[in-house]
Amino acid sequence: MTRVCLSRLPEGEVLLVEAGAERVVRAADLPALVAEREADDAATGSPPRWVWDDTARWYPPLLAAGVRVARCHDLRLAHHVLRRAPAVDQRLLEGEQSEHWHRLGPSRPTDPALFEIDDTAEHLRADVEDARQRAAVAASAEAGRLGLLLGAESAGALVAAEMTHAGIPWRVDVHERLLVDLLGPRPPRGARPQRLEALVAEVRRALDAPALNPDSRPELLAALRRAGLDVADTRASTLRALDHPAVAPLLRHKQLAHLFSTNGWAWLDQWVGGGRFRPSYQPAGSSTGRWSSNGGGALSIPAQVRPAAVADDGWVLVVADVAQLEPRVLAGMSGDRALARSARGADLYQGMVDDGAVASRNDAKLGLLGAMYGATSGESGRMVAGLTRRYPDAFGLVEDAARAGERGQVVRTLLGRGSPGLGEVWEHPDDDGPATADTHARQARLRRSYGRFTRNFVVQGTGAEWALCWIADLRNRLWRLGSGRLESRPHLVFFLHDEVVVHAPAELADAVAAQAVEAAATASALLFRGLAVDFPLSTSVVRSYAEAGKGVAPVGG
DNA sequence: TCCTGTTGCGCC
DNA sequence: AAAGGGCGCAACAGGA
Repeated sequence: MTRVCLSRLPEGEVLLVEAGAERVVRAADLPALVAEREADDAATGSPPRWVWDDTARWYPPLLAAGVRVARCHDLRLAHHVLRRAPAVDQRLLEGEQSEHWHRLGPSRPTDPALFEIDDTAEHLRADVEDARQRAAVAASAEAGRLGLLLGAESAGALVAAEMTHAGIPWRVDVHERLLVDLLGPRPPRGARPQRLEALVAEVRRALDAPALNPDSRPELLAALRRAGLDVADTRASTLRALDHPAVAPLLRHKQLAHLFSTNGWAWLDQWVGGGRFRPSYQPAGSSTGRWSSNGGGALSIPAQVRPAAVADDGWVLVVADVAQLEPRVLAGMSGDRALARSARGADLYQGMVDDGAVASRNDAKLGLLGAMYGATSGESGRMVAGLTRRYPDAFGLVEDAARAGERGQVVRTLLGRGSPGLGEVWEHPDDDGPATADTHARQARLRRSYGRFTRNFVVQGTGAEWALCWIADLRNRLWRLGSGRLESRPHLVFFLHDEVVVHAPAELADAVAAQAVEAAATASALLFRGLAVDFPLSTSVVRSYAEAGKGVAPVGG
């Protein structure tokens, strides 16, 4: 397959390297050039792979010009994966400019114009780094899996840029009505909304504390104690256990104050424009490979505001999520046939009950989550012991990962992503002073804690890989369902760990849902070739995101 | 006054 | 009933 390496040159020029041939074009001419190649080569079924330092820097201008690319290779993401991959000979990543690649961080979603013009990191040679990376992968004993991981990672970066570009359809009027209903009219800057002010008054009365500011934890704690309530903190869960007239207004105030500050009018002003909510995603932003988000709070779109996510007229939202993604991934990666059998069907936990492994669905859930998170005590810890005999391969895999972590070793996902090391703390437990019982105890705690992390890393990380393969394949399937530019075809507008939202013309809703299911099967086959594991999707076709899931309609207007 | 750490809540 | 993994965000607290 053709690879075209793109590098930024000074003075707004771009260097293209293809099969060793160099060519310089103006950056402004790039969209047309890319569009032409994509169109020409689509006919032959093999569009080029665009190789660039950072998808978040190259792709948005192309999208803005109406150009979509089929595939890319994100050198920055790939470099970071390879740097930590246990199967890679690190010497192969060293060479000209490699120090810069080591240091390359995610591009901030700030104004790109702020980048210094002649910073070396601005003008790295993509073709040079690409050659190193390909050599490193080729020389690895896990070349196939690493290649798949890098491809999926890069496709994910394309999805992230496209989702920010398209945005989640967001009705400001619906959101504002919701805010006014719950909080009262928008207050002047720095002031509390009416409804919050009323609740504060109610709390003050109930606690007989006329000057209390409930937003101050120390003040609130003191007031609660003066009222004879013996509490250690001011958490909602703590307050809920109390029997006192101040509790109800206090909890209501907490809830509404949170809504006001995180998804209130200020949030709308900052993040919603032109009828779209455009959060910024950071692929592989967490060490397990899961995405993070650094603007808009895309990892947490509270149920309370989901009624405002409404499809355009004549369009729908197709919401698809995987039930029990991580237990299924564990079954696949461990090759545990018993767990894979329990995973047949829509409810893995129920499958475990039906197979006679546990007495109740809740026991199944407790046991599996306990195994994946490292619960040691309580009901969950006890369930783990029994299930280990029933599912030795699956439970053995996470157990091995935990042991490795406790020894200070790194672990890897199915496709070869390595965990970050325990690092400094492990090497240098304390100051140079003598080891005391205290430092030993701290060391032991640290070891167990890192073991819980590595235990979870292998499953969460492989789950992220499955999800990447899923959305990468779905992205292409959606593209083929429509015609014209990205926004006029069914397209992804949201992705979070095990869930996607597709904005689609209403008449294509069923086709989109079917493609989501097909893509899930493709992802499973890619990752768990040997052992087919079911990844059933629950899909719903809705006008508003709030209607998705359990079929519960939003309350109110 | 700025900056960092903690708290508490939201999501998976 | 509680505990175990990963995140982001806003506000407060407290030190510099």
